[in-house]
Amino acid sequence: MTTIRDVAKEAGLSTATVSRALSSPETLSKENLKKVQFAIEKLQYRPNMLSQKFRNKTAKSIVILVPNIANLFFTTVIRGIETVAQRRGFSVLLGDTRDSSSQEEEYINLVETRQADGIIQLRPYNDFDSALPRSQVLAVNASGCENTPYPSVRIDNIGAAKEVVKYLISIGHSRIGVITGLKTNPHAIERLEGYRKALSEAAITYDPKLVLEGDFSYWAGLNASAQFANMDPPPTAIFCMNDQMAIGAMKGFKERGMRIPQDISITGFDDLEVSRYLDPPLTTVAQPAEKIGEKSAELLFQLIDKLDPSQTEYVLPIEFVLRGSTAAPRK
Amino acid sequence: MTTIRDVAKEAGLSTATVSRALSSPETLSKENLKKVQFAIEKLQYRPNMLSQKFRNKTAKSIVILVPNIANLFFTTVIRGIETVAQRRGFSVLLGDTRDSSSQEEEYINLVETRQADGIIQLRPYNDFDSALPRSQVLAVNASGCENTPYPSVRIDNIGAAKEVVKYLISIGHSRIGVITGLKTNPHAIERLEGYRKALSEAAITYDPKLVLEGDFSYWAGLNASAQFANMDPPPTAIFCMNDQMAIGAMKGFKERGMRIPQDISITGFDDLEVSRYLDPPLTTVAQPAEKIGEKSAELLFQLIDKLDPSQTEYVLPIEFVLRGSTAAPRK
DNA sequence: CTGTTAGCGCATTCAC
DNA sequence: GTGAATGCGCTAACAG
Repeated sequence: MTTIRDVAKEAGLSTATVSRALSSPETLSKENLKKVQFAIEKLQYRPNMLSQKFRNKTAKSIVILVPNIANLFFTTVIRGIETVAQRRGFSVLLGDTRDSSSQEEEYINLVETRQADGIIQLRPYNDFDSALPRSQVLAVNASGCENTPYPSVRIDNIGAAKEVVKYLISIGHSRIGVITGLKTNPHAIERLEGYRKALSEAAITYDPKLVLEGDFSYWAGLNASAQFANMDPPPTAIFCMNDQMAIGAMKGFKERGMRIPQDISITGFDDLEVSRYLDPPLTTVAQPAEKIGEKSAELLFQLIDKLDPSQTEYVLPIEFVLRGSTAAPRK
Repeated sequence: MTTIRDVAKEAGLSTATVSRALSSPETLSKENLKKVQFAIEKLQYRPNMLSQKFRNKTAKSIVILVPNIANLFFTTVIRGIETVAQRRGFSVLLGDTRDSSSQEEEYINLVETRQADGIIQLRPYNDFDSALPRSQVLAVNASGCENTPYPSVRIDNIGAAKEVVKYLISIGHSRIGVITGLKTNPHAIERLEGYRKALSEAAITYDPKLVLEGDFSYWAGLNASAQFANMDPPPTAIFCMNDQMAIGAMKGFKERGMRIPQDISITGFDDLEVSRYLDPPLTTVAQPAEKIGEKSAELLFQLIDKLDPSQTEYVLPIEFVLRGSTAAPRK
């Protein structure tokens, strides 16, 4: 392995000079800089970054904690993070936790043992959480909820849900079903709050029978659709708390011979790439996934740079995407 | 920062003993091991892995080179890789190249500067390729094609395509359209070869007019479907070289009032998660994505361990998934 | 079984 | 502008 010492010898200079040639070439005489460059070229020298990181006490890398890498929303956030990290010369370590807290622990460990300089967590914080925040671990939460006790970037889940439901009300719906996430899921809780607020502002009574618990999976949507279809009368619109469940629900209603949107309107949440390809295309809420990633990375780098961020909570705007899965109810 | 020296002092032992307590505790006397553990606990000591890596000359991490992280096939492969890496105590560095060769170069650089011990490349090798193989860079190719000049894990693209087309022929189709990838794409080339072989074995003449060039995108499928629909007579079945294009084609045919599979059969390739949810569900080829990931990671670790692998090319079995998008042609 | 010693490759003092 | 010397935190001889 060729080291900085070999280069120094080849160039007839000291290792200090070679080191400087790499980190601050402007402090060298033109003459010696040339010599160093020549020697590096000749010996095909590549600095040992492991040594550099050790010496500089920085891993130049960050960890992304993601519950499930096989999820297009998350990968889009990751893209945003990576763009910013790369610009900063940082590597991105992937931490697919598969919703396991022990796995999460393992990855947080990377920061505690200095293999990474900070962490971005892609799941909502909840009150029983012991993973983060943690002293000595620089962390940012991305796409979480309100009241996250460490720096965060997210959308306004309550407002977004409210907007969707208000739209359904505005085109004439009043019996509006909901398929939620797990009752304890912070996103589900916030989106349900938005639903209730929209109803309340329109003076529509909240009917708990119209609220079915799901788990953000396709099957939950399918299953809930069967229950809704059997109600008498069935709701005229369904607000699904993510696109995945909306897809399942659409499938379920269609199997029962109900037409979308003529017989029942469906809305989702996330705007997955496939959602525009469904039959009919899905009305949904688009989260600025890539922007969330970029912003959270920028925030993390402020922490890493010890630049005490002026703002530690960013709420990014969503976009209501009107497509063919919603229409006025039949009279 | 608390170091191994602090622990040694606290325990009244040498740093070497502390080091051994961490790496090979069985060589210590019970007594001293206890002392060390106590001191570690008391001081909340965490070893500096940056130092350890430097000293041991190993980054304990591998890079995944992926053309597009927002692609479910790739993320599934990545899951497989991560499972194995984690078992080995390695971290996974994400290299989303966005199909840019200069980006790819950057990530390969991580190995050359010893920030990573090896690399897994998730795209087919082609003959003009300068990225890999490269001396001193341990690399494995995953989900590529035949004749990759370095260790690889893949499926039999020719055989898989042939199987699909043979099936279509077996249920009575003979005018079978194809939507390919870009002409220069190695996967597209191999799958087309499979298509031709199937025709040839059934003594059906190859008609180049039935082969439309796509680029693996939804739009390519949509566009090709328009051209097929205008042919006189149109083909009775379409072999799409990936699911994404099949989804686009289905949409296009349906918009023109053609029913699937009554008027036209459609097949895909990949078996994306959504493919089973389409209307009708898509007949396709399932690649063992997670297995491809696991196998390629295992192969890379053999290289890293200098265990000269007995086998450097693995061809994994695919699964033909028969769903509702195919049927016999109308008489 | 344990301690002493040396050094991994690099960046940073501090003289000159 | 440059070089000599030092040490980051850890592990691996080697000797005892």
